[in-house]
Amino acid sequence: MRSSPRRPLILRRRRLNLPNQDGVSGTGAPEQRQTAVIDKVESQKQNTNLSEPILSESATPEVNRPSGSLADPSQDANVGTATSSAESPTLSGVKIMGHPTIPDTQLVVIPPDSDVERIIQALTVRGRESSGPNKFILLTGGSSSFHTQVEKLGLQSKVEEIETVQLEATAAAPPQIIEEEKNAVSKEGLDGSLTNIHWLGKMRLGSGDGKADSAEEETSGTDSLKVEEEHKAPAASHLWQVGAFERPPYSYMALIQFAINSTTSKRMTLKDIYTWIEEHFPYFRHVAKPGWKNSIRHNLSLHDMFVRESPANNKISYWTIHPQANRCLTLDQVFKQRTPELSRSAQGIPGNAKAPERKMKPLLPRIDSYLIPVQFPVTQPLLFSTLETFSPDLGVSDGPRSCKRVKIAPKVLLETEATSPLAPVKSETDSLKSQTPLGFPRRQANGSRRKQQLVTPRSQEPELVLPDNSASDSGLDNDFSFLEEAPSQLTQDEGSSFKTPVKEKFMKPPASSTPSKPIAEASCLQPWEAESPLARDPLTEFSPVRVSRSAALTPFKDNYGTLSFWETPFKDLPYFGSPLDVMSTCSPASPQTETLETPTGARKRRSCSKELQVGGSSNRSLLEGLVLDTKDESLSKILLDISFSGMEEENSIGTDSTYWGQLFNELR
Amino acid sequence: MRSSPRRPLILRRRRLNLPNQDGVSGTGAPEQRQTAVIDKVESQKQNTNLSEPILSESATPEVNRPSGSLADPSQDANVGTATSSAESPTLSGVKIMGHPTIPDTQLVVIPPDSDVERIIQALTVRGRESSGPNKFILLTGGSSSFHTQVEKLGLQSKVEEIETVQLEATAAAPPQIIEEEKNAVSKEGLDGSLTNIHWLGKMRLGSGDGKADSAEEETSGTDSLKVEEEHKAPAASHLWQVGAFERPPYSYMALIQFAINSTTSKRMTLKDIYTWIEEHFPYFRHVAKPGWKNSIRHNLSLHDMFVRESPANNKISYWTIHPQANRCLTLDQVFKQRTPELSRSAQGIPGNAKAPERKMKPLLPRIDSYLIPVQFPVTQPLLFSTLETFSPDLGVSDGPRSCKRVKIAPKVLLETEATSPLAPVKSETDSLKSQTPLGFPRRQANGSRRKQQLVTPRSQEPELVLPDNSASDSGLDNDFSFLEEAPSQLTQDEGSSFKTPVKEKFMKPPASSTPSKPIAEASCLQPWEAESPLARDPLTEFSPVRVSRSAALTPFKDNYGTLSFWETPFKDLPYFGSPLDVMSTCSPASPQTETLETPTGARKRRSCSKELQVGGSSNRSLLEGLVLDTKDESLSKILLDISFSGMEEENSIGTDSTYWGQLFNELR
DNA sequence: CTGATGTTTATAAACAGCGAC
DNA sequence: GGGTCGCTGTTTATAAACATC
Ligand SMILES: [Mg+2]
Ligand SMILES: [Mg+2]
Repeated sequence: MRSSPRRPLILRRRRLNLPNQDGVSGTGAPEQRQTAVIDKVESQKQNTNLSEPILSESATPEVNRPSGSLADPSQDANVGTATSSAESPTLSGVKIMGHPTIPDTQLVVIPPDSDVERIIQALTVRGRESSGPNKFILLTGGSSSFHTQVEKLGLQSKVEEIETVQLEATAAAPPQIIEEEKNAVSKEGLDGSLTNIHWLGKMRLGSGDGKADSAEEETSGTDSLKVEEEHKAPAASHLWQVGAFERPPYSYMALIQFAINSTTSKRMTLKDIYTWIEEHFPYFRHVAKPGWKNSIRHNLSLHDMFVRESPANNKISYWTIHPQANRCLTLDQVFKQRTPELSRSAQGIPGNAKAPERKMKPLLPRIDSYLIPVQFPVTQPLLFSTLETFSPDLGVSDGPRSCKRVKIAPKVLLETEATSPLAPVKSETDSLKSQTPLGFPRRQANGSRRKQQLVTPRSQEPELVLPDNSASDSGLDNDFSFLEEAPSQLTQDEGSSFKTPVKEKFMKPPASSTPSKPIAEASCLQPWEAESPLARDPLTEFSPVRVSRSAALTPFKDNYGTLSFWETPFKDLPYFGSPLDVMSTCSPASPQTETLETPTGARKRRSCSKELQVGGSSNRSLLEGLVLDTKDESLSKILLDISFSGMEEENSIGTDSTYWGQLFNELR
Repeated sequence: MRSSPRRPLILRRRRLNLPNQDGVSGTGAPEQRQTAVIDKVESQKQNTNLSEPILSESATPEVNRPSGSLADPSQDANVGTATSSAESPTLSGVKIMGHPTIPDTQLVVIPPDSDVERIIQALTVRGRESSGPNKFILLTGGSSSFHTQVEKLGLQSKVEEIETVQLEATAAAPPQIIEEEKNAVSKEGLDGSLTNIHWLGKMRLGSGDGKADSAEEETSGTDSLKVEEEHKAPAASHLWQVGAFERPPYSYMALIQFAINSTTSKRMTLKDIYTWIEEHFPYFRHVAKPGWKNSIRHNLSLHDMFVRESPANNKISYWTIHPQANRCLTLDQVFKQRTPELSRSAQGIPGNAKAPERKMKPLLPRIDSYLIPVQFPVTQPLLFSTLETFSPDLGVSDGPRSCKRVKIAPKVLLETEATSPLAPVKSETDSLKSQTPLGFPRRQANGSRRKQQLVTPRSQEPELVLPDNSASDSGLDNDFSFLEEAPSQLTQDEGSSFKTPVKEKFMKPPASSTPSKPIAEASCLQPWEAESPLARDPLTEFSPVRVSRSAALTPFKDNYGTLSFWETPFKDLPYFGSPLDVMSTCSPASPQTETLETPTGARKRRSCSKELQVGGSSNRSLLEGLVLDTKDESLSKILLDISFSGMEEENSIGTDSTYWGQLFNELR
């Protein structure tokens, strides 16, 4: 089962389902299980030295407001109800305020030491009993104790036991047992936390050393194995840590960014990329098939964010990250040193406390569709220009450049019948978007799949649809569809003992159009497959998905909150490399135009992308949080994009703003 | 051997080597083998109604000229030597003129009925004996007889025999024999023609019917096989033709374009794409694994040229081709009806003349690096803006937009020591590009790999490097490196009988970083693999590469010239879908700006891309041709981009221009 | 709850160019 | 000096995981 491609499965995107739906349908097991996925405040701190508000507070608030098309009166009331500490005793100390733009949604700031599980319960009850807000965005300050506490909450009930089983029995525990565990518990709602459990602590579970040695000797053959280990230890402090031979939970794209961004020149040759990755992730040196280098090259070529350049007179060529796409992913951002409280949180683990364990925060997937704007009405428009606001130093004119107004967050269509409140102006076709005459308006949101914004048909509107400023979008509105209700789709599949009853995919030619793994029927083991013992660890063989479906091992033990950096392939800015570019060239304009795409102009100094700098600017912060939707009883992890410009002046904003300003400062 | 991914191998990109190097080194076998790859005049005829020259002839000729930095005096003489019918008897009727910009290069227009092989020989001799031009671009008018003749030339000498062997013995001929054939002949230079031999005539070679039947019955199992065949025959005129069950030589990307462009609305749902492809290529319905639909979806998502859109109130979503990337690939453009002269050209084939045989022109790969500009000094600049010149109707300002000067043709560094003659102005770093102090200036061209333009380091030049008009490039100059000499790297590998001596890749873990097929050692045959007999045809199993290396079956029999349309994934224009776009939005500019990226603005009417329209415009033509390089004795297939604006006025241009104008008109 | 649709990532592979032997 | 081989780079194919509807 190792021969097939195996995605790193960085972090699952699927929304988490609320476990305690007892109050609604009385499914028994009251209050039993709470899927509390903890999230980590992001709030990048780069370029914090520039502290002035880039945008004045004179921005038009109307742009940010949903133009009052709400049918729900509680929505508008939301905005003013802030700082109302919840009346529920469990909600004491919790700050709640309405989301400035999203209807039926409240922002819930949780104190660092509160009981997140109970808070979720209380919010769920509250959301059900009232016709008002039914979505709650949970977030907290930067204190990590909160996050670990939340994690513990999710783990304490049952998963911790499974974890113990895993820890002590390693491969001895048959998958059936684990499957029972999962089915007995909640068989859902946890797998969001289970994503990256395998990464780490595998070596320490007793199956480590012997296998590691054999892997070393066989995979790399006879060459330079032990020699390499010694003479190269630049950042090799974690080389001998536990879990170092596990496959890292990062994609090749992320690994390449780690490598390139580790240099000061922000460029690296292919060979150096190989070496860097091998040094920092011994998995690739010792257990991965040699094809991993092919994958590295493939990623370099495929993603436009990686740009090859050659210094002047050629010869060597360096790989760089396109500056507009560089999120400055670095390894130290995802390496998590085990702080005292963190190790305290991992108390269920009989861990040998030997040395700094190799903790890595799994990366969120590219979060463009998870990014939820929290835009206070005094600041810049909801949709801001990265270039203008945060990189005026580029010296690019970029005036009428790719000035497409793009949504920060994916589309949301509230189940309330009201016309989409987030499509304010200029939507002549949208405004009369009376639902399709079929059936009920239940959830006709167009797909919130991530990449494509789903262009409107535009064959009807003959004139400019995206005038870049007036209409926030042209029928494509903010997409929060992932916040909507989702029927819990992972029911118990207790019929089959070993794996989910995936039809019969054994002897028939594969019927589904997307192929699925045959669950590894010892299929024609290749030589290199037989010789990487780590890879053949039965615990490792499970893909997280399959684990979450059948065997619920790997609880949430070492999920120290996930670090969220964008990793984008950077495929949209006009740049070299396209056959189209080869054909199309701009007219002889003045030599001074020097648009953004000019490599020299765009990266006078290699730095991280503007969005990252945004995170460090004074009026904006990115932090992860949870969205609790009491309608569908789902709990989703999101990334919040909080912008706020009223802090410095302390003016014009109400108590909410003041409070949020404090929180904002706290988060930074 | 079927389980591994198998690329369609549309057409090989590698340059063809000149076979008759007898004159140089006297390798025996004089004049024995001529790899004459025929090329087909393209000259798209869309929008031919607009006949006025869009650009006036007032363009500055200096821009197009290499600024006279040539060290070779024969180069400048080239420009004036046109219409000089060659003195050689074999070159009678051949028009020869110097390339207007490329040094040491002559354009050779061959009459329709000339002997291409002899012309190549004569040109080779001429190129060797003189210090003058050593590169010859061969092209001809639109008459297809010429092309087929050239094809025949390539086949007549020896490949035709091999073809005969293949035809009569089918799979009986052991590969050794064919290998000997190839080795005895020229063991190189042919494989360029062999690329798509497998596609077609497989059924008619005697191994057809039985296998086809079994394939039908087994792959599709019991379902609806014969039923489907009858009730759906919309464009099914070629359904029962020979070769209809072979895998088409087109990539998924091309197939999707065929499908979408077949509709008048230029959009199609996924299911319709499936259906269209299945109907027009029964291979997918009957022999392909069901995973092919997964691949279709993958391609739709991966390539930015495919854009999903939903009409107004959602529900169904259509897939469209981004108008700027749509080359209007259609199936009828690649379907080749067997014309009388064409069938005459295929005389060597004992073909049953039954019905219209399923002839398909293999597509050239994306030809951005094959595009050779032939720019006459009176017309528009060498590098033109697609948007400006050919789509003023877009109404886009695009003034300082992505005005990066992009090379049309890849870089060429002539082996003459002179400073690169194609980097005329404004190259402060280039002008003193004294060769790297190592050794000789032999071929220090930076890699002409296709996609990336290899950004200059720009850390040294602090100021605008690509001023968009003055310097044609900044260190990256036109890349004709594929025209340079290439050591014939396919020598005889007669050591091993069956396959090239690829080290020992059998039991060791794969050593190379790019994996290679183990030549199909009956590896764990999957059920669906065993049941597609067509796919298991030994002739089909050979990838062209392996064929060209070891067994030289599949000669040039039915290569009716290749159709060259661009197929580009369209990855560079700013557009929806990127995480970057999600974050970055332009400032509140005027609603009128409506940049090019606006979907509605860009595609008021769905049509083909501008480049295609260019082909139909009066002053420009695309046609395939050959490049004969007598230095390295290579013969490469290229795509010429001939622009010419002096025709209507008949002014200012010398006899060359007049002649070329005639030719140009002839080509259109 | 399943299947169709869509998005990403992984992996294999073919192949081109080039430089080192 | 030519041939071979390995490294680098580009594309395409295929499998797969997973999300949404
Ligand atoms: Mg790239
Ligand atoms: Mg697409």
